Amino acid sequence: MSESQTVTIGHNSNTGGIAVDRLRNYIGRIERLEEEKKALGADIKDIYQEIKSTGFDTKVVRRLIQLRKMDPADVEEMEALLDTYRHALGD
Amino acid sequence: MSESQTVTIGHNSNTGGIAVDRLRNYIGRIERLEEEKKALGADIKDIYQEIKSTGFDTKVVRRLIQLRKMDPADVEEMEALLDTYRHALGD
Amino acid sequence: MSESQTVTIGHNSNTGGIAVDRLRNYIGRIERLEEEKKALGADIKDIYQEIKSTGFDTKVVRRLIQLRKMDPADVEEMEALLDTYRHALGD
Amino acid sequence: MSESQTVTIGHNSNTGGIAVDRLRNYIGRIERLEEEKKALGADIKDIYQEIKSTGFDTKVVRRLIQLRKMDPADVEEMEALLDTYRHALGD
DNA sequence: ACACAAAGTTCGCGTC
DNA sequence: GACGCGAACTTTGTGT
Repeated sequence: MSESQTVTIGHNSNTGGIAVDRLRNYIGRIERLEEEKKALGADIKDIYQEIKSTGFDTKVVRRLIQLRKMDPADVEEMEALLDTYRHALGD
Repeated sequence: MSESQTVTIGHNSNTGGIAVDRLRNYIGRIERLEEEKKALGADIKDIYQEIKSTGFDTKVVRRLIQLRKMDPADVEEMEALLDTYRHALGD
Repeated sequence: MSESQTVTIGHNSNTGGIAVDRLRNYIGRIERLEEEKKALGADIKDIYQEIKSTGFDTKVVRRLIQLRKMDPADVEEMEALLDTYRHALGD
Repeated sequence: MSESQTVTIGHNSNTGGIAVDRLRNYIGRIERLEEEKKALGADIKDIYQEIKSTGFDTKVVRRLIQLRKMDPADVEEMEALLDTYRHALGD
């Protein structure tokens, strides 16, 4: 109420010419989303711990997941190029 | 089937001595969580766009949110120290 | 010098249609630059350790340095805006 | 030594109980080192641009350089593991 | 294991 | 409209 009223006055509301309610709304939403995001990050981390304790190499698993996100053709090409360069350099 | 059988053999399953099902399970969970995380990131980005189009300075809003995450006492102390240093340096 | 010589020798100058010498040159330069960069990073870190042991708050010093990089007018504006938003929100 | 002396000497040596000169010294050194570091970063970026314009794939070159930093045995092991996992998963 | 620092990747912006 | 530039976010590595 009070918000939408004041908004119509200018394009902003009250305190110091700031659309406070709107800002507060934005911030609240962002903070909530960030919390959820953080929680997901923690979950992922937990799974990696579990992976590690199962004896898998987490670094390799991370790369594996990365590769799965990419177009297989691109992966193929990248790896071929890498081999080419390495052999060319003698590495 | 074949997987759970082989699992019981050692602590790993079949292909090349790898607990494939377990790995597959981990990866699936991670990929799903990462997707959700990504979606939240997109939501947050959208809100910042809205914030910007409302005339707020997103950079400042980001800092504001950062500060709100911190203990007010710590914020106070940090800012006081910063002022002290700045004045001492003549900045 | 030594590199351009190897081009004429020939066993590695053009493996699989790749300008190997050129690539080798690029890589060598990059690796060297990265080493120098890393060394500078270590130096900086050392100074921060010293700062810490002198009793300064390194986090605050970092922010101070950040602020010094910015245009003073922008800093001023940012801080003014931040205050405005904070007061508006009651923070 | 010299520092605690300067505290008593001068006009800016000890503002508000702060070892200003010392702080100023630290900051100056850090800022200078950071500039050099930044310059190196720019140099590296230039080389990558050159690499790109020569027709090499910069992403692959970056990875190549990364691999060269690692112990060859570790690289070997990582790649072997990656293959194992991929085949196990059918990827 | 946590926090800090570095690197890589992505996105928005100004330019041409 | 694309391209390069710069900043921001994310992720990876490291030292405590």
